[in-house]
Amino acid sequence: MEASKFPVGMRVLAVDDDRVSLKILEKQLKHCNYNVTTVTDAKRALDMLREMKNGGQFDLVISDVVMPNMDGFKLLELIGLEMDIPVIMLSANDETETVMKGINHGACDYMVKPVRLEQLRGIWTHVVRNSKTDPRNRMSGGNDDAGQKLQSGDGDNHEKDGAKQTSKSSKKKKKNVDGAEKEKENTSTQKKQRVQWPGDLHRKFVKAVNQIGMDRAVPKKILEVMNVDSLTRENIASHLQKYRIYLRKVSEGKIKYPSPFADGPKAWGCDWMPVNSDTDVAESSKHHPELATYQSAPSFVASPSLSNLFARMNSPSAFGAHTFLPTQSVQLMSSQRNFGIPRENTGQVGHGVNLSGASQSFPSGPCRSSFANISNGASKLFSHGISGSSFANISSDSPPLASRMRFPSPHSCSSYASILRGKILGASRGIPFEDIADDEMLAPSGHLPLQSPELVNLPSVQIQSSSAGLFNQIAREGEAHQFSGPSNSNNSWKAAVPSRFPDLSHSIGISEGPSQGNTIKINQPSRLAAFSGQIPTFGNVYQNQITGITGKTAPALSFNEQVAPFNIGSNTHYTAMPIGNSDLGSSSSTGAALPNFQIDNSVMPTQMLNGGDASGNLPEDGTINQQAVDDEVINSNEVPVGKSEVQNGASGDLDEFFADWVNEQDSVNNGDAFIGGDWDFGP
DNA sequence: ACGTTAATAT
DNA sequence: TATATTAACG
Repeated sequence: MEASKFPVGMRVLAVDDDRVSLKILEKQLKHCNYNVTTVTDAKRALDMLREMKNGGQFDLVISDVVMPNMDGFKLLELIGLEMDIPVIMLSANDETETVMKGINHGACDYMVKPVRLEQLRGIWTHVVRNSKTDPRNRMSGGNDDAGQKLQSGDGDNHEKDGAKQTSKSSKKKKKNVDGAEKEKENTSTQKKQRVQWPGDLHRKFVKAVNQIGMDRAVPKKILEVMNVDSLTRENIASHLQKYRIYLRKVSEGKIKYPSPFADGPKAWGCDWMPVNSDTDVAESSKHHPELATYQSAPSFVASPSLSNLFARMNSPSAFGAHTFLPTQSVQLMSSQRNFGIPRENTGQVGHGVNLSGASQSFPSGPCRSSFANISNGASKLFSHGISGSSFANISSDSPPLASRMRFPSPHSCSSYASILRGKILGASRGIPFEDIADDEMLAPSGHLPLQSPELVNLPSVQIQSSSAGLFNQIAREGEAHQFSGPSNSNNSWKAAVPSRFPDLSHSIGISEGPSQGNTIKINQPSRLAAFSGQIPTFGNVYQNQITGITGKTAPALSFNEQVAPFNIGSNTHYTAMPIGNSDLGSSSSTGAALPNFQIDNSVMPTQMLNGGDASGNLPEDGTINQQAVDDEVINSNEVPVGKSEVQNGASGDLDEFFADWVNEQDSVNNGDAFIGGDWDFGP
């Protein structure tokens, strides 16, 4: 294609499974003096586009919507994702909804069959319009465009557009009189790949910056030190810019502390530690031999994996994106209201690692290397609750590094577990984590089931509404007190608990609160909950433990929570980018397979027990022998599920699940709780 | 050419 | 909104 004759010879890829339509389209396009290539299969089309990506072989794609294998929308989506080629959708369907779908998916035009020649004459404007060098791209919003394009084929406008284009962009033109064509191709068919900065890459970056010294760290130098050839100086510069802003925010106190929840999966690599001193470990492991692992496996103590767990659970892709899905039950009984909530005078915190009898500390804050090269002032933010420094490479007048930190009160660290729980529950209702404010985690009625009742053929969840407020309070308070203390007993959180949370002093399982709900324990009253014992299992120990969490009978009360399936998958596959601290994490890498802690909803429907068919539908009449269900579970997994008591050794809250899970990993992986590499929630 | 910052895009 | 890319400037 010669630039001077544009749009003559513009290369168009026409996609339609109907050969006749395609032939007609081809003729029409050729009549417009375009250079036409035809394909009948969208996948083939995509392949061609990918092949040609670098050469910039096509200027525009016209695709039919209805096609076997891959429909036009999917093709459109993939093209939009990978390259920067304008796509025109073509369909016999002229319903506004379909048209809008096309436009919303990024089609630059939508043509209804049969297409008239005049319509095709103007399509070249999309190529011009699409050019990034075109200044108009920045001047006009996309909305009016869409409306305008719905009725395409208006020659006058296009003439004007073309004229404008040539008169503008003076600087570029001057530089590129001859190279104009090449540049145009590049911009129209080749999207610059966006560089991701997953945790390990970022840490590599930080490491490099530290090595060089923050004040002398400039992009080029960092690039050298990092020695990652896929990165450009510009990428580094960009990241450096972001990093500086981040550090500045921290030093100004605008970011209180790095939290996987606050920062999401892309957090700056923050790790969490379960113990604070060797003495504590030694002492506590007398009572809890399982904790010896923590002594001998410092890689766990500062393992990235646990924080990954938290961080990744925050990923919308892990949870939030899945709405209309079959549900399984999550039943909270009254004891579970003690999620991570310290109870007065027991010295026990509801975390999985229970160091009873010893002075305790729990994972609740950033450990070393969470920050690098941070300014002195920032450390003051952390003067509470951390004995050492959380900062690597901190400047001279800062306290020395400590690999462990101390939390003054054994009661100071409930927040993550409780928040995590709340978010899991919320997210499994289809609400992405980030959309769940901590104080509305278990909102009683605001956004109840997203699923339609028809789709919900599994037990529902029942949470005593009166406890929702308590959850909320705790979440809020827990977060606020994350780093509180040490302080005197009068104003410590511990001291504040009784008045704040009067319920907390109650014992597990005892009726409490305003209603008698807790004392009435029946299986779900709803017809939707006819199969209360029915918990899908997958022959997987983790899954069994999850059922321990989820399979309890709840007090019958006034509202239901329906929760999407929560499947802890096996280690067959994982998609992951390490987020953990590479220094600590990789040192223990053995190359062994990692557990894949994965939310895999797709497995659910086919794996249902007894009475579910392959698509997950339960029988219409809906009575299932509970004993049979139990037996089946017992037979296949040797684990009873679906009963109202504690199951499978996991006593039923998430913390204990985590702890058990860790222990399981210990034995599986030869004493190394978390091996290097990574794991992830999917899909 | 490089570093930086601001604007812009995703 | 967050984060990446690109333009622009010293």
